Amino acid sequence: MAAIILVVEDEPAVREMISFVLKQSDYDTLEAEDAEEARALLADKTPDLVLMDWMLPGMSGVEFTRELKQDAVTRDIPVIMLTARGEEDDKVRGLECGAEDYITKPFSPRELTARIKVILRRVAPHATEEVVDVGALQLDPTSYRVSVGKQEVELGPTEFRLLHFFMTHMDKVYSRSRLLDRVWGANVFIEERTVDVHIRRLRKALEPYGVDGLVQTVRGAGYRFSERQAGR
Amino acid sequence: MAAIILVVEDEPAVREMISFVLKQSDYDTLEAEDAEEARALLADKTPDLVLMDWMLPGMSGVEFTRELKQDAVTRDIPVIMLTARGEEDDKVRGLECGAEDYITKPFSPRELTARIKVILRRVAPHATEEVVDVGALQLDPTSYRVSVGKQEVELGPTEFRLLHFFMTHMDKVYSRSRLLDRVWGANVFIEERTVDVHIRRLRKALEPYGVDGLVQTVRGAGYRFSERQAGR
DNA sequence: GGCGCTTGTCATCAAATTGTAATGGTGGGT
DNA sequence: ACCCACCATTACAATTTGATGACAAGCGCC
Repeated sequence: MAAIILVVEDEPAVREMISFVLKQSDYDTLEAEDAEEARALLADKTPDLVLMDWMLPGMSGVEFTRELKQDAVTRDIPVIMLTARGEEDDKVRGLECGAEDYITKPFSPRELTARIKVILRRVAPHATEEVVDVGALQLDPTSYRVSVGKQEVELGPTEFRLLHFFMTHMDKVYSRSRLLDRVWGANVFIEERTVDVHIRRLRKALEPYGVDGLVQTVRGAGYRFSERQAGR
Repeated sequence: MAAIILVVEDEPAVREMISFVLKQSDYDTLEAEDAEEARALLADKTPDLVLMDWMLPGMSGVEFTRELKQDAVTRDIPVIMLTARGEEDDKVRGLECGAEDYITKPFSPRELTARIKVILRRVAPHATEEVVDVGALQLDPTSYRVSVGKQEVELGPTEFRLLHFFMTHMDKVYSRSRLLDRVWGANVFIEERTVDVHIRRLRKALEPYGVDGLVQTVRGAGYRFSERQAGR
């Protein structure tokens, strides 16, 4: 459940270096050396973030970023541009073409991971590896554990993902179809009613610990995860 | 006590990047941004190897290397020069001044660690590593031994590395592919299911000593090494 | 070359998970 | 009170996923 990051960079040594740093920081990586290869990867994988070199053979990073931002499927994937030092103009143009952030080479691992973390937390909080607390409930993506106090809660993979999503998106109602998109993944063809079943399973697993009230039904709209007692 | 490597490089980002890679590869690092700072460090620390940037503010890397090679105390510390690409002349002069090897920037983590490993093996046959304890389990990397209390555990090389990795990365789930990366080495082409088999072998070896419960399966995610009982 | 050990791959079995359909409940508007 | 849309719950079969044992190729050592 680690975040997946696509690295688009033509110089193999640099690409490997970046990929190495990311892997050590618990991200999964995809690598591409140019826009074409990146497009091929994007055809069936959806990374949580793209690191895009400014200079690429063939289509430049800027052009490619613009392209990504025009496609509905890839529009929401944040892009960080990598560029040579001291080109302030680049910065402006980089952000203009829709990139979320901008890092000058050479950069330290700390800088890289820090910026990535900030952006992921903003855009895809459930893809980060941080422990999430909600009242007595605690979920640790890293060790794949859910607990209430000292008690460990048993959850299946889907219920785990569902709970993780809820805990990182509190107090907001999600329709079944939205949940399918966000938790199961985009373009899956699954019955909406199936969500009910997993909600049920999640509640059942939480019940013995008295925290099943957090999963709330909003009639006609969907489900919500909240500490506030469902009022009427 | 892993091997200590001194990184002399003026660009902070590059220095941190190198240092990061080395630390992840189980080396300890010292950092200096110029010859002067390096000299200060060398006054009371003795690294097992020096990574020296060619270009340094003040005294150049070449000069400084020559200096090191003239001092009886530092003469035997191997030096690897770091230099910009495509300066073939540099290579000659680099090696002339007494450097053991030479890497052109940018370089991949693989290239860096591979060269370091070669040189360290030549010069300092065994950089010692620390004994790891987990409960009654004890693993000694130097003597290649694993024991539970007084009892010695029989392990194959791969199971040994796997266990070593687990013991130094407790309470965290690793997917098969990540384990392949971290234990077998990056970019190996091995079936993911093979991990299962080695997990099995590791468990089998640990079983007679009652510590096989430490190796835990996390369905849909991977494996985890933990003292906390896995609910099941 | 023969032997023993390690290692990667497979085939197979057992078990957990998951999507769907069927059925029963609930709330709230009239 | 009644109806209807909507949700909860259960049961179940298909699918996935992990465990395990067997096997053959590779390797170092006599």
